[in-house]
Amino acid sequence: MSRPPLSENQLKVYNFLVKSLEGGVPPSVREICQNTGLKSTSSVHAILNTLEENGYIERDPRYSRSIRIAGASATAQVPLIGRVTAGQPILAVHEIVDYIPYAAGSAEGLFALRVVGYSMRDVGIMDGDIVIADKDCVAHSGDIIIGMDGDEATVKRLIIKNGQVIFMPENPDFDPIYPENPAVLGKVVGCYRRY
Amino acid sequence: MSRPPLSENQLKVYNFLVKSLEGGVPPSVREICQNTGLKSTSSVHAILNTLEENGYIERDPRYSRSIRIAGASATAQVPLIGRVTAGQPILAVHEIVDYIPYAAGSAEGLFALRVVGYSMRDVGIMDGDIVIADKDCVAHSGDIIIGMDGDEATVKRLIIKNGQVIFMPENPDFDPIYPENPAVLGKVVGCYRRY
DNA sequence: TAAAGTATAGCACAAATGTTCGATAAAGGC
DNA sequence: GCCTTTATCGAACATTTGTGCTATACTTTA
Repeated sequence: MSRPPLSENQLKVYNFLVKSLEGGVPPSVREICQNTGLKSTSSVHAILNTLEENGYIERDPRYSRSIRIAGASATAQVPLIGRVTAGQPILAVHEIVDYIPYAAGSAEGLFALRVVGYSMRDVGIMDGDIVIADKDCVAHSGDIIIGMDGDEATVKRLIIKNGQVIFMPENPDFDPIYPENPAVLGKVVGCYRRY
Repeated sequence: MSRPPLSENQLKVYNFLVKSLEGGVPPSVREICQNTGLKSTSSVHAILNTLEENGYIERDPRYSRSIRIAGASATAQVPLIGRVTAGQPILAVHEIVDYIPYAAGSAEGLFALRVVGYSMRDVGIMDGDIVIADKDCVAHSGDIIIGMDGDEATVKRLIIKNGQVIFMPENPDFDPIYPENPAVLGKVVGCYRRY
């Protein structure tokens, strides 16, 4: 993406937009005026047009305050589930510990779990990581999934071989699991770690 | 957090708000009308007041469209830098390729880079992962950092031993780097992966 | 220096938006 | 039944907001 560089005032406006949108509410033209030192709404208006033409922002002329940073992906808040109870629906509201931001159009069907242990070390899923999974996504052999092993949720690679379901770890120190009643809670679509 | 349950229309409005805010722009009262079947702006207005009193949403009376979902963690949009040029400031706007959602109050000083190669495999940072770094954070020996090796940005563990700076990989297949002019762009604070 | 182009300011206006007021309908208690 | 409470509607109003117009200051070019 090669976009023309920004002038001083264009950059001021752009930076204020980024800061404002973090708060959740896009600013109005006059708020931009106050926060950038520009004294005329038409100045801001001209700058916004330039920013839009050059692909820095996106607007919807039908609505007011409808400014978005171009390329900024829509962010869904994915619920982090504290404890997975066998037999209970995953997305029980009272088990939601926190929300994890995730770049997706909608959080529908998505949930997050904290990983315990190093059984998936070799694909870069470490102890303490948070995995994001889609419960509505059909899992195929080879996908990384969240499965139920007894009454414990576990992250493994799903292998289906001759009709036999295997939860395969990605770490030679761990043994494959041959679940008796295999249940797949969701397909892992993302992994998230904080230092 | 024990909040009173929602009536049918209150839930309709709340669900539409959640859906709208994922798109980035809070809706106006009249947009809520159209999408919930409510026929009067004052009906919506009353429902919004109730939702706010009961702690479901937050509003700023000074601005229009300033509705936010209460409790949704503040999400910063961290710029993903396409190419790091030696000597240039990191956060040059025209090098921003994308934005990564990250749970933080502000994206100030934060930037994201795509990882190339497996030199940090053993700490779970894989090829294609996106690391999030803080350029204003003071890095100590032992931290994972983004350093400049010649004119290439690289993710490594920072080791300072007897005054000698070492960029240490976390993979026995790679050799430590002893940079001549060590430069640390930022301390890695997060890692993000999509499948 | 003069001309041309660009950025900004100042103002005006129509549309969008939040809010208020009174009227009507529905629900519940006596 | 009647009264009270609540929810919704319809319309009106003041403010906010986006946009267009012209004028002025500044920069660039010849």
